[in-house]
Amino acid sequence: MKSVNIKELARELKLSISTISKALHDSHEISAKTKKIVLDAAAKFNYIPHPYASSLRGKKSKTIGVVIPEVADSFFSLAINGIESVAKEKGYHVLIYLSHESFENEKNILQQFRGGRVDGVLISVSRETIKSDHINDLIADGIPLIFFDRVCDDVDTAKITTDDFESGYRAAEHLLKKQCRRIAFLSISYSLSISNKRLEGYLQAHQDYKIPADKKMIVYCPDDAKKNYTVIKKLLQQKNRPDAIIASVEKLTAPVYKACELLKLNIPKDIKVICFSNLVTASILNPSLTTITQPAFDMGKTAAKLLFRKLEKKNVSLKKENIVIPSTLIARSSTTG
Amino acid sequence: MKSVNIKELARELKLSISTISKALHDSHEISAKTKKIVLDAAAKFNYIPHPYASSLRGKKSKTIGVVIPEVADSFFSLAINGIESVAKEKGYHVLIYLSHESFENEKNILQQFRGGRVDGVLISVSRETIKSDHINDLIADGIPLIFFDRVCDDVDTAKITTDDFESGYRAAEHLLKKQCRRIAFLSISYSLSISNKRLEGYLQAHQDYKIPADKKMIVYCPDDAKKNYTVIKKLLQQKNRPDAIIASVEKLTAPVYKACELLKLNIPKDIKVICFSNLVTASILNPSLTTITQPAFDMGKTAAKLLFRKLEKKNVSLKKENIVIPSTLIARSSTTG
DNA sequence: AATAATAACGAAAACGGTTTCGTAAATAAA
DNA sequence: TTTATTTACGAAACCGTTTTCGTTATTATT
Repeated sequence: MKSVNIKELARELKLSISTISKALHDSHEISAKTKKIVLDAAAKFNYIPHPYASSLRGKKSKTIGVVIPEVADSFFSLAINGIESVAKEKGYHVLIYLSHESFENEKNILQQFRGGRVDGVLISVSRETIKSDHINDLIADGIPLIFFDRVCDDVDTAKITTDDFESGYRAAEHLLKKQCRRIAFLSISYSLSISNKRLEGYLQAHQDYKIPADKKMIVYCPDDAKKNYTVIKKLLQQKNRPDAIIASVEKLTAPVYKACELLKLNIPKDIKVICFSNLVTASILNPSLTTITQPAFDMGKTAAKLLFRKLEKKNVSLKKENIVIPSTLIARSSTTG
Repeated sequence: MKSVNIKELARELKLSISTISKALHDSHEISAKTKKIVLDAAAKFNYIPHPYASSLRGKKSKTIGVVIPEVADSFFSLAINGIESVAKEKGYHVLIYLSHESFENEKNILQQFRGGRVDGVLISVSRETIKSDHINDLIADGIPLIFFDRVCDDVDTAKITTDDFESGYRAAEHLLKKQCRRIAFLSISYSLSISNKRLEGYLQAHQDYKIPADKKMIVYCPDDAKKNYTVIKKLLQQKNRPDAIIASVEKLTAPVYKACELLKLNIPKDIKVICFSNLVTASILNPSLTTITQPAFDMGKTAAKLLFRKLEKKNVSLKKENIVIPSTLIARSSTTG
């Protein structure tokens, strides 16, 4: 049956609109008898309050915005799962936006948020994001915003990250201990927090193990599968080719494996491989893949929980919140032997 | 700078609210000079119309709802990409909801939509969905709804699917031609449209090739990774174990490979495997995986395009729309030899 | 019995826009 | 010149709620 609005419900019951509204909100101003009448009728006539009318009046949208670079990626889809689990519990709705790794897109999306469409924002910034004015503007408008995974260090708000430096360190250490001496590091950005921290860990490990790090081993991979394939092929064809690869994001796994296959490089005999990845198929790859696995679901969940704590209590401050959830290195065949 | 609302903008310019609104909508009632003044001031003071105020008045939310069983799945995340690409172009916003394969969840989500939160809905139903009253109720409320991939046959609205019957047929045929005689079919539901059509294709192929299909080869897999692993293990341990497996969804790939590994069954020598899957890692699995690859992005995009056509023109009917986009079988090592 | 307090409801304002309608001034038609 | 039309704007209604405030009828207090 067609659902009804409050005015029609009021007319039906010969009560005022305000009485209906109050009864439905269990106001003490309304008698128990009237409340029952209203509740029953609301169910019978399938009354569903118009969410935007309530939002307009109440200045709350019960909606959060989630901005991520892409969705076809295990990390982000698991993070969405974590976010959704909390949102559902709290009765919030989730608007999802993809920046497609473009700063311009990201800026436009955040600009939209300034109109009141969302009560709060969870964001993992694009690889192009260097400036953070668009983010600060939003925060200045009073919209709580929390970073997860990919953060802007210069923005003073809560950040949920994983231990990127340590992960980069552990990845390099793992390979150095296996006598790798020319470890390539595949980065996706010169500016991105996660890329840089993972790289710093990689460099620190080299320093601690007194192995010089060759700058030629640090290569940038664009946001294009084919180009990445070419870049990686070129890397592996040079005379002093690497004896190991650390891929800093999941997307690079396939091109690395493909390039090795093409060049008849055996993993792990000729070259060892570690990827930052949440792929469920990591363990059934050929060979099975050593990964740094991030706590994707937990990061999403934690970020969402913190956001809702802020939304529920005005006096919560996000300024100094900085939660780090560790990743784990799972050693498999791609670095064994 | 803090963004401003229309009232403040009007006060600032000493113009009426209606003049501002009309100027911003390029109404012919407003002179060019005034329009310029308003446009400039709107930019200067960073005026962003409150989306819910406009929605309330205009009876349009510029938002669509997308309901899927899960997001951590290549098919659905690619479909979201397709949907988002169109939504972005049309200036629409996308609310995403996960049913987690639960009918109860799905019902609650759709019930919420009846209040006016979204202008239209794209849905891929849960594996539990048998009844479709919740969907018909929503449509009866005037909310356009389009199915993609997983449909309810008895609901009279547009459906974007892939050629499930033919895909099931081709998968079975591919294996039958390789002399497989006991082909297991892993299903995730007795009621789901995609499962049944794929199964029917599988059965038809057996009939056409005059190979009897053993009912014991058709096994149900629940929505739980560990249980699936157990089910598959048991399947492979029975005395007349299958010599091939068709997994009807991506999620079953890992448990199949793991079970084979545990039981020392060589793929493809001892057992051949085909999965319905959009995994980018299919080609680098051990061994590389023969897949039925669905046009996930296109399906999402097509569904979204059709929905927007309906939203833009009232006289479009969704009743008889039935678009089928074919899948492709990509033969790889898991069925070779 | 007169007054104060309380209970239970309705009228109306408010949220921030869009749109209909009315109106004064400027221009066109007679 | 008088009337009709057009131009350019403002007032107010409206979208569907929530909430403040006022009002009556009832109950409690003195």
